[in-house]
Amino acid sequence: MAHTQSEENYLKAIYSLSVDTDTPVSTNALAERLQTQASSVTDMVKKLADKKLVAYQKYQGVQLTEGGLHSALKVIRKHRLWETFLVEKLHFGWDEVHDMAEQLEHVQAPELTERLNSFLDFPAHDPHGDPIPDANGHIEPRKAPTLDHLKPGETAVVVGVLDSSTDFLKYLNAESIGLGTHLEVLEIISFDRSMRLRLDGGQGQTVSAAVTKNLFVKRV
Amino acid sequence: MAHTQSEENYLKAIYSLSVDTDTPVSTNALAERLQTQASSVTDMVKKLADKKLVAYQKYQGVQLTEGGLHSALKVIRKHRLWETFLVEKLHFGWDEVHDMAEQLEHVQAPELTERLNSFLDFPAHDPHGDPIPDANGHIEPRKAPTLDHLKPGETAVVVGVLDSSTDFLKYLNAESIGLGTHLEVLEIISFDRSMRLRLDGGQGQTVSAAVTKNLFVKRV
DNA sequence: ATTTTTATTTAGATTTGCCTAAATTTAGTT
DNA sequence: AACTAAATTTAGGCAAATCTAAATAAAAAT
Repeated sequence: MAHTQSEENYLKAIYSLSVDTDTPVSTNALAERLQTQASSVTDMVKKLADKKLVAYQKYQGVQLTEGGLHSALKVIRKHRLWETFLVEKLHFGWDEVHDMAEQLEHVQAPELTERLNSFLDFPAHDPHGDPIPDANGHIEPRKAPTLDHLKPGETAVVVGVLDSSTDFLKYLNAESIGLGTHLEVLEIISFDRSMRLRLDGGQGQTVSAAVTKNLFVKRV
Repeated sequence: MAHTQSEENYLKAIYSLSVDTDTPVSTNALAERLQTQASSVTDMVKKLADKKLVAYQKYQGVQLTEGGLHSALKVIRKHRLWETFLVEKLHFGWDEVHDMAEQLEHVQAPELTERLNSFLDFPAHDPHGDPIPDANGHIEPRKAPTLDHLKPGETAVVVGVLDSSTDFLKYLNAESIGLGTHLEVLEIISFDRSMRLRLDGGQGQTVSAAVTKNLFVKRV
């Protein structure tokens, strides 16, 4: 029933690479994500297939089974709860918590997870706006659009980030953009799809399309 | 500089088996403590010796070097801080936290340890009364006597347990004995060194010598 | 001072997770 | 349709941490 840390990392990676598209994940995509060799991926994927955690056909990529999905969501739940703990209780920045949560998520103690959840007051989202699966592995689908879908004149609040790499988060910190930041779309530059924004009622500033495509917003 | 979880477990075990006596730890004692085979211990001990974490002479047992001691105390610090977190913040019982802390102690993130320490208000002792080493690996030597050193008529407060096995802690729970419990020695039965005690001003009750030898107390 | 028992080490295997290099399959291109 | 390029798998190996069984050293007992 319990999986190794490595198995858990593969399950998580397969989940995040397929959650949007629902198509099989390629060996190379997994290797790239996990910073390992394709041959290592093949080995592990076979092992996961033996355990019925993934459906795997040679050369055809890999998909989570129901059991594998459930296991992946349990790890993701722990990861996001720990991130919430680190930010809310220990006052780390949202750009500092990923690697620590990556370790903490592998702790095997279901009661700990539930107590942590209660200690944190049953958070629905982690510090990056990602939904936290419940104890049964149910996860709220994300319905918020990304900023690039807004039109000039629309106003919205930042509710999440698609890319939660340290680099992007640090950039957002520097631009004073975070969850809850209020913004108004002033103009879209058609040449490169960059956007001029007014943030929290302040001065206008421009962000690239790479930014607008990675910010989830809620229209207000 | 960083060690594997297995290495850390060996260092901790060597520490706890030698802290009182300051004599070399035998291969069999380590095997017994770590629930493994003596041959596995020999292998690992050689590896630790190569890394200069222990002094090892074939057939002569093993002792921590200065570096090994420092590493061991860093792990013990984390273990005891996490136990404190689990009891103080998540309201686990002192008999429930060992296995969870055993996992959490291996998380590598010095800043996390320090933030946790601050979040917990810089505790000096863990939930079993064990002193928590500081960030430099300095640990306050335990000076409290065990209960079996008291004479009839003396009164004291429980400040720690020598044996912190789940079984012993559960027994103490059942007898309503915990850190801070006030007691008076009514009588020592010379036959088996068991003791009749008055606890927190209540009725008298008897505890065996196995108990009195495993409770640290402070005379009041 | 031998002998026996116990403790410890060595030798050889196993499992997990990874690697490199070579082979094979699929996909893309002429 | 054949061929090249890219992706994937296989084959063989390695390091960590463990094991069992056999050999050796130390300690205890006669």
